[in-house]
Amino acid sequence: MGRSQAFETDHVVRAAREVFWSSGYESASIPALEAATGLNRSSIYHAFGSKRGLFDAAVQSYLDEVVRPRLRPLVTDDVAPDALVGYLGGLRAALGRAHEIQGTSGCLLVNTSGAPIARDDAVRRTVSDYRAELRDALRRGVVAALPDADGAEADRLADVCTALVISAFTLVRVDPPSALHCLDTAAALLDDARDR
Amino acid sequence: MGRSQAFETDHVVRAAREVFWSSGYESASIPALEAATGLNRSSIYHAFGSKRGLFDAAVQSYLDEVVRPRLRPLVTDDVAPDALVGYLGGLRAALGRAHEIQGTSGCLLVNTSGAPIARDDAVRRTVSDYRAELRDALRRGVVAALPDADGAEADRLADVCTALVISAFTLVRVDPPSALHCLDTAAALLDDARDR
DNA sequence: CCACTTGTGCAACGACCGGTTCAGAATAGA
DNA sequence: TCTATTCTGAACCGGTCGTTGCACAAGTGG
Repeated sequence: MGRSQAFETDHVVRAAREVFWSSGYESASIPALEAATGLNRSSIYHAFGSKRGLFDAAVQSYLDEVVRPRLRPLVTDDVAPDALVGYLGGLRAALGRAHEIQGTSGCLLVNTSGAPIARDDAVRRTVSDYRAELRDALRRGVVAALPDADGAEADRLADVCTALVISAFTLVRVDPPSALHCLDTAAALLDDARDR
Repeated sequence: MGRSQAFETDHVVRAAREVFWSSGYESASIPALEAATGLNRSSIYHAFGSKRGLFDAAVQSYLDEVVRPRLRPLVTDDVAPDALVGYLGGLRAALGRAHEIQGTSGCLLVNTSGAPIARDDAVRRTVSDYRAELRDALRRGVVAALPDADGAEADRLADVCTALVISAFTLVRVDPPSALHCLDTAAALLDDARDR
């Protein structure tokens, strides 16, 4: 019983996500979150407890709706040989688009890692887990692309690809061409390794 | 004639640099800058014109006193073969220390690149130039370490090392072991390339 | 139909910040 | 001494944070 919620929680969280993504946690003002979500101040607090609660929900939504869908082809039971190249290409297109549509560019979590909120242990763990998840997925892609590679070589390639992807996220806001070049480098490395 | 400045500009800028480094531009409050520099609000405005002016001075100081000294061995006339390895080792030690001494960890400019102030064109250019300077220096180190490598190979290694270094800066705040692993990977890549 | 539960809107709170400006005190050299 | 420069303390306006209180609207189960 009782009145039912008038808003779609998912929509609200998505809208808040955009704000956090483009402004960062600290600079995301409550009025901005109100405007983006269409919710009133007190409804936000009622539903999420605090600004931080809304942020946590936004991060989860980012992982579930942005990060993981993109990684899915890399974590299925049998990964296609060209899955990693596909991932890099998709990311390239996304970063290229983000250049035009300014605002939500780069990666919410990479942006967060340099912000003051990254001092919070829970946030640190979230970002660190995200990196691990990314690296594991990329490693699976490497193994699928290079079935003859040994474990150490796959590890190394996965590490390098992860760094290139993270760098691309870091750079896309200040120097988009360099960011894209990072992704191209990753693809080229894969090619080289296949040839050899 | 007239009263003379009672503070050492360099000291003040260094103190402000620490604040911006650990809090980011947006979250560095004027009171915090006052406390760190020992200057009065109005003295800051008198000397630097604005919060932004102080930030710009802090960034210059960061480049001149933190970044470039570390890169110097890589940009001399004849670079030692082990200069790049030395750079990576030095950085490793610095990032390890930064883990204990929390606050100024990572890289001021990498942290800045994900913050709202990175929307400013001048800031974007500064960060982008910094990346280029870093890459050029690393490339010189690669060439010195691998005199037999051709240009394309040096380019590729320089790109990858740059990404690994930037990733290390990004990660050190949230996951120091992974950050150090990035630097180790760069050193290992260099070793591999030498053997081959 | 009505009581009860829950969501919503509006307003306000105290404390802080940004970014700046101003008048006035202090200090140096001519 | 006087003049130029600097330093200091205080104040300004408009804004934000993060939260809470309260009255009202709107559904739900009995």
